[in-house]
Amino acid sequence: MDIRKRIGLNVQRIRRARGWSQEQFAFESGLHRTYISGIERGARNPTVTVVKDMADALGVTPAALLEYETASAETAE
Amino acid sequence: MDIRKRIGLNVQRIRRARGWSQEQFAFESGLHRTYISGIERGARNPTVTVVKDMADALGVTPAALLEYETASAETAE
DNA sequence: ATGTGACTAATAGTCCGTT
DNA sequence: AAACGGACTATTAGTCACA
Repeated sequence: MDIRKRIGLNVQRIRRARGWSQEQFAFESGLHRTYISGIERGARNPTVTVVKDMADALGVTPAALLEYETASAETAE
Repeated sequence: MDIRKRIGLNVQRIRRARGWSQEQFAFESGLHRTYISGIERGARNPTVTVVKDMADALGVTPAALLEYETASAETAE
């Protein structure tokens, strides 16, 4: 599991738990809508300041976005 | 506490716990010596893949490098 | 409401040094 | 052993038009 994909999954899971669309989350985090899209798909390799911005908007710690307990499947590493 | 400084402190603490110099750590992680220096000083804004590389070399999770429990002082946020 | 390719400005990351 | 600087290339940040 690539760390970019892991972050993408974590962001998407928490964003959906907030009931937000990517556009709403983009507004909350101050990032661009298409950039969020790229992150959730694991297509981007964000810097830690971007991780911090997203974590702040989602109300979680930056570390939480890097963790691997998606509760569900985490077979491959 | 800026997230870059937090990472720098975490990296430095764990690296020293391993008994490694910056040069040794640079070799182990495959990153450049001067770059490690900049990261530990909080002067750099690494990408998540670099965080992963450092975490792997140090034998910790990437999330561990972003956490704020340095056990000691963590007054300012 | 989201995925994607392409694009420019900024900066990540390397390599040469000196202190 | 480590901080720091300058210059350099590769890659990211951030945005857009469009599917």
